[in-house]
Amino acid sequence: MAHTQLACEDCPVRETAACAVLTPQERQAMAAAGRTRTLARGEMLFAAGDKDAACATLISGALKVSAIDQNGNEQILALVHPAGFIGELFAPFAHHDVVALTDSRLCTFARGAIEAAVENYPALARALLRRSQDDLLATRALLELTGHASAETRLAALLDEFSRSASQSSCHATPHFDLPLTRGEIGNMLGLTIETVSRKLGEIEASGAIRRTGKRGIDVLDPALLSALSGR
Amino acid sequence: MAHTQLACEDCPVRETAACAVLTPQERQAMAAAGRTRTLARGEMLFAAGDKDAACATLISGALKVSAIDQNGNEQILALVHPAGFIGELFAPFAHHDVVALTDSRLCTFARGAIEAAVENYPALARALLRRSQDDLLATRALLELTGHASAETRLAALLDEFSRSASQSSCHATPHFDLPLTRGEIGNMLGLTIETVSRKLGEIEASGAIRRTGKRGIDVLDPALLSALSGR
DNA sequence: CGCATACTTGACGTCATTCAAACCGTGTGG
DNA sequence: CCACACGGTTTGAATGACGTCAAGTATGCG
Repeated sequence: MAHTQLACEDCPVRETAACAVLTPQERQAMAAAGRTRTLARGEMLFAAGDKDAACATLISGALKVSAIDQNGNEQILALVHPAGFIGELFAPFAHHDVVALTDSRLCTFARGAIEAAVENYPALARALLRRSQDDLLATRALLELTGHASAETRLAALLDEFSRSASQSSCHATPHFDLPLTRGEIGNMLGLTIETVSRKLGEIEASGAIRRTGKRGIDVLDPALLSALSGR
Repeated sequence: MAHTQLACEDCPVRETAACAVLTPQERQAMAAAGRTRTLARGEMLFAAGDKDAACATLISGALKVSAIDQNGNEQILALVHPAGFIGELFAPFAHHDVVALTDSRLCTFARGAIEAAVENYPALARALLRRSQDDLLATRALLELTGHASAETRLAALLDEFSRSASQSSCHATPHFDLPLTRGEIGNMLGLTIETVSRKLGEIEASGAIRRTGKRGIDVLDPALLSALSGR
């Protein structure tokens, strides 16, 4: 874990994160209140139940938001991508765990600092509202998926989503990406077991839609077929 | 469908809805821009795909937010209770259907009016942010439930939730309430079929936790047992 | 009264889970 | 360099929970 001063000028998400709506002087004030922090894969930002957990904007890497049920099973509720905002603003304590899926860099703020900023900078409140609504849509999309769809459909939809978000800049013929999740994490996210994930992944590969390279690598050979499998 | 002028003075949710944070003059301006509307059970407020769908605060009754998948199956994503806010602020078109579960009254605003108010009244933006975060937590709670739990657990959790929200004021020994949802709607919400809902409801009744009276009536005979079945 | 809608109940089939064992890549120590 | 252990993964066979199909039963409404 490392802490350093903020350097917004060369922040890769300065155009897309919530703080993009701030004026230069407002942003400077925020920068003075925040700190960058790095998390190694598996490291936790905060745990369910933590009081006044910090808030953060993700700069690079990926995080998961997860809950642990009474049997000790993890359920992944959301993934956080760069420029995403993490933190429960009005709750006195965190409802969920937030853990790094890959080595990550983020820009953290004390709860008080964020709350003051939301009061003082209306544009920030609006930006966070927008982001919160987007999170809500993403969570509902996941709910829709896990509600009725078959194991194969769920998995295909997740792969489809990953391939889109991975290849947003470059549009190769065969987009290649690495799964940021283990089989177990995929299962926890989609409501399936490790074994089912492994099996269905094999079946999707056999269908010709993808090819697996190594443990985490995925080549999308037939995007249209993958979309069809995902029910769209 | 009926439209009338707003009368905030005797609005039952004036203390709890988002507009409670407005100053009297701000509220008056909002009241001038809004209209009350009644929806009969089954009537739709707006449909997925509608452009610039109106926003609204629910005054009384109950709504469902639902999506229809490519096979025509409905999936209920959220319930809206009085004082709840409905509307997707930043999306150009609605992502989901919103339908009245019971006869309902609400207070509607054109998209432009809400967007202007969010710009002009920072307190409103913060109030909606808070509400959006609450919606997010509720949706994640449902996701958690449908992810791993058995049919019986899901159903017990839903009944438990209904019994809590129904008896918040009066604390009877045997709280009685009416299900606002049909069997099919319960199934669509929990990712189960009508038949499974019916069967498991019978089993929960046989366990002694509840008694069914008529089609929709529920008596909670043993709240502790019901909580235990719901996994908490 | 007759029809429609919602609910219940039973028999059967299917898909995902469970349990179990083998497999693979990687790092560690002899 | 090899042996070995370990975490993540794959594969197989058996079980079981929920879905599907099909009848049959209330309840309400014109």
